[in-house]
Amino acid sequence: MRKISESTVRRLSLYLRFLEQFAAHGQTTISSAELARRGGTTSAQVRKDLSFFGSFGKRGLGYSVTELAAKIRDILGLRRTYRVILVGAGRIGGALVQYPGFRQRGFHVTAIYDKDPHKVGSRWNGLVVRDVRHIEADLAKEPTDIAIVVTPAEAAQDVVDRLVHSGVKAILNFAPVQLAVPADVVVKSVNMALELETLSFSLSNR
Amino acid sequence: MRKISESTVRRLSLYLRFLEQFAAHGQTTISSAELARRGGTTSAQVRKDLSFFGSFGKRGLGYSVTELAAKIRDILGLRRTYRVILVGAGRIGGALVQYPGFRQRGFHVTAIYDKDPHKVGSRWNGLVVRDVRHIEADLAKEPTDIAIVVTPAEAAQDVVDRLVHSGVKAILNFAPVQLAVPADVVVKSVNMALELETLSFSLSNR
DNA sequence: TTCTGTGAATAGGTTCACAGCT
DNA sequence: AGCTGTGAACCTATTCACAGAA
Repeated sequence: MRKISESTVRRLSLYLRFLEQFAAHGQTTISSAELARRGGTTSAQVRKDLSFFGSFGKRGLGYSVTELAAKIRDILGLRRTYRVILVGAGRIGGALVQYPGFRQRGFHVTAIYDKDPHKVGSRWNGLVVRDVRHIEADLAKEPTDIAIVVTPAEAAQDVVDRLVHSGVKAILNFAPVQLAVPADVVVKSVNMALELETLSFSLSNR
Repeated sequence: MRKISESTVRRLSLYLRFLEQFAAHGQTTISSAELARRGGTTSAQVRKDLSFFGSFGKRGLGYSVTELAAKIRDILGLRRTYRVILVGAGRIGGALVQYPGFRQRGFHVTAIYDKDPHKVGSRWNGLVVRDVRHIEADLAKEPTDIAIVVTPAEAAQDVVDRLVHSGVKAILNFAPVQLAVPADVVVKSVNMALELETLSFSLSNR
């Protein structure tokens, strides 16, 4: 497949949310202009984003809400569910396990790991926190698609090495470090402090 | 000032982190190549990013770690501290208040608000949760720089309207909605489910 | 010699504008 | 007539490559 830009993928995720809302309101068809308005972009952008994957609309009419939603789910790989494990049973980890947005979209947290013996064994949202030492053995039995890393910065690279070694191919990283992984593993890093810094930059440059 | 791209700002934040680490290790000078290696980019990119703001290095030598760090703090507006309020005393809110990365960088959470009477009055990390109704009056007395919105999707736009009306100029939004704000207010949205979807996209397109 | 700073070249992403279905 | 799909034009960001300072 032709290389798709990250921004296109992010916009597709947004469009999908809007389509779901339109569907919930019983709307059956939608124009690129309307999707654009909701997403803060242009109709040409919407059409271009979709055009990378095919042509899903009807000229003069627009798009079928449910068909386009199904198509985007397809594109984003959301036709299946994903097993997700969480490494790090801290505050952020706790918030993420409970986050309803994950399960709604088919991301199932199936295990939580921590290094701290005080946390190991406790129940978190129905899951027993396991010792990180079990990662390799557990994943050998039950492979996982995605790992969310919520450890302190110092521990993250080590954890990631073990995850990669156990066959994990996608990592969502909340630790404030740049992670090194092989080319076939994809990492997305989210850094809260960095987001605030883009705001402070905007505030001080006006 | 010439328009600076978001990606440049994000990279500057990263460079700053690395510089702080280098400083902590007692390293006094650093080359653009070394910064690039750490940040997963190229030395030309590092130099170009910096060049928008001035020339801070010495040819043949590199950059003074502490001087460059100071300069980037300056650029990002981190020479001062920021008052931050949090709206929504839920799981994610709780995680954020405790997040050490914020305070370390001068972002001080000074108040937490919630609509739920059961949460109002409870203590969160030393702060008493206040009723959202007090936002206007509180901000009139003590203006705030940044607001973090962690409400459910339905409540977010309403909260944001009140924040904007109370003079807040920067918003970090965790609610899964597109927010409408006047042109002089800057919004950064973070959406966890969307991040996972970029991963599922990568997983299903290889 | 080493490494920065920066114009020039290239690549990538967005917008324009219009032909072509419905 | 209305709205999509898409090459072409445009604009922005990244990379190249080299002159120039230490």
